[in-house]
Amino acid sequence: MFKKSARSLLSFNEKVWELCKKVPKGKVTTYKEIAAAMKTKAYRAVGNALKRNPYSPAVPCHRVVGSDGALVGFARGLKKKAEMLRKEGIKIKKGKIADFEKVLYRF
DNA sequence: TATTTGACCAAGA
DNA sequence: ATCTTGGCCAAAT
Repeated sequence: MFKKSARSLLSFNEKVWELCKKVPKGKVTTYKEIAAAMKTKAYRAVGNALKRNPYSPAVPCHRVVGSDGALVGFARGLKKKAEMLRKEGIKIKKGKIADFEKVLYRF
């Protein structure tokens, strides 16, 4: 058997990025959902990971929003994030996702 | 190794 | 509805 490594080869952050890439265009996800998908409650750490986002263009981090569908935090500015999402077919209303439930992607 | 930091969240005033 | 507080977890320093 293998050693006592019950821990995945991927770092927590890497998992986050992988999940982000899974989100299809035209859909969004939340920090909480990502954390839940990883069987953890570290939604905060998720945000931290995305903030660093070493793979800036490779990972569509703009598709990740707050649990309320609010556009929380974006390194390039929330304004930009809103436009990018709108471009993908997601409607933004007053800094929040319109029809949040509809565009929310679940793993 | 210990402390600080966050792109969060839910509940309270 | 807005603001504050406490809790939560992993990564970075």
